[in-house]
Amino acid sequence: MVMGGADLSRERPRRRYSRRAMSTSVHVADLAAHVGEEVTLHGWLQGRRSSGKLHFLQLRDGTGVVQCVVFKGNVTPEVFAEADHLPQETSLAVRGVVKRDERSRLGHELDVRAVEVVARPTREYPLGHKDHGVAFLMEQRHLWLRSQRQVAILRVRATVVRAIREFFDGRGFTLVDAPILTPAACEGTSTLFEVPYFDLGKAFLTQSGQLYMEAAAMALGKVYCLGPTFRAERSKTRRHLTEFWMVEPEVAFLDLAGDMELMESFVSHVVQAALRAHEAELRDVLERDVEKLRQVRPPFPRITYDEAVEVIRRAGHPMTWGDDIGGDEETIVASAYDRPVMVHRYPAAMKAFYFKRDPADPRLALGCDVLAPEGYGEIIGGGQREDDLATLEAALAEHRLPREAFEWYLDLRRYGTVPHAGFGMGVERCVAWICGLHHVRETIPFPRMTERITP
RNA sequence: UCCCCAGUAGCUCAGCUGGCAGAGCAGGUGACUGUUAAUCACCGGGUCGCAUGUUCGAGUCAUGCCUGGGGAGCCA
Repeated sequence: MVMGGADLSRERPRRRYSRRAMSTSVHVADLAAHVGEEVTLHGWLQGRRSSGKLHFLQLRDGTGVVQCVVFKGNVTPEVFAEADHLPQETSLAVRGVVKRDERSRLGHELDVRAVEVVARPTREYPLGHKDHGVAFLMEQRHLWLRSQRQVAILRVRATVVRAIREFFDGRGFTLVDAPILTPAACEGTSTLFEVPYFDLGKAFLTQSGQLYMEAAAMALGKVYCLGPTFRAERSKTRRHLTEFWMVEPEVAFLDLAGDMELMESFVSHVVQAALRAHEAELRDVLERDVEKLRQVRPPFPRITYDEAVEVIRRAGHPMTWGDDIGGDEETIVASAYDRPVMVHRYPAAMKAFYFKRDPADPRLALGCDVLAPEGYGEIIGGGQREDDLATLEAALAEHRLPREAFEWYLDLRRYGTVPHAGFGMGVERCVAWICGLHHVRETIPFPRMTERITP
């Protein structure tokens, strides 16, 4: 793709430093193929240093950063003088000869012949090259995205989403989009965002597409959805957002064991795809220990909830059967392994109404969570669904859920019910883990949190 | 909803037992032909989050409020 700046500048009246018509427009990432040639780069001035007869311009174009060397003898006096006073984030077209240079981190740099200013900043750029606090960076999120680190994260995120689609599309799954406006909660109404909905009263922003995927699985067999999800919980932790993306596959005629195999091959596919595409960025920009990611291959360890409780107790952490595995407990369990651990068969009382009970022990639900290593916690939750009509009706009543809202869902058990299972994975938690980030807010371009909705 | 912490220059922070508002970076001017967060010299830059109170005197102490950060619960 030719960048917009190139086309724009072509339409402009000729400026003082007009480009030579023969100079090729290229991207920083492709410079190695143009050594010795005269080319034009379009980008933004990330930084500048001067040393008498030399100015060093760091130019970022979205594909990389290259140092452009402006030598006094190679350009007009006007260009040389202006190059010393260009503010950070000036948008530029720079023409010059690509030269190999050992002193450059890229291995080559641009020997500048002409500099054309596309636009000068009208104010001083707020983000310097020194440290900034989190609050300030979040306020400047629209500009923070330009940093090398944020660019790397967004690229990994894009690859993760592509890998998710590749995985399911390549296995006969059909993409089915779940609605975002829904009439009721999956598990009660306390955690949902409300929106007014014409004469029908209130609607809610979806908390999960799962129930709809169950309906779609009865039509198409293997389905998945991938879209935004909303939780109105006042969660203030590094693992929570109020708006996040979730992928939710659902498969007819699948039991818990099959579901767990699907989770395992899915997670390793996504991690390996991200590693293959971004190993250098993960290691050099994000300082991720890529060897830990390389280990993320099947088989993942499988332990029951009962065994997890034992592991936690042996680690000296008091816990009674029936308690949820919280953040600290997750870390204890996950740190016992070098790859994600699958914890299955939780007490039914702490799980949602739609989980199928374990026929071997009715106290247990046929659910499974995948805990990422290195303290990243739960990235997947899922399991086998209750397929028996009477049992599901009883579960609805136990959870005090409004029966009418779930009549359509009960229909799925009235007309040709089958064993089925699925799961949901949080895209941001997965990306945070792969990138080795402290907080999920960096994994989404414009995070939505309880105390922040701008920019 | 609960617990903890912070708010001082554009940014990151220091400011002791209450006594003239500070530094680094960024910005401006200049020097330097290889800088990598360049260096060096000089210059400009303040509603100390807001309000009330205590005091001869408050950035500093007290109370309330606001804004943000970290964590818990809940979850992905």
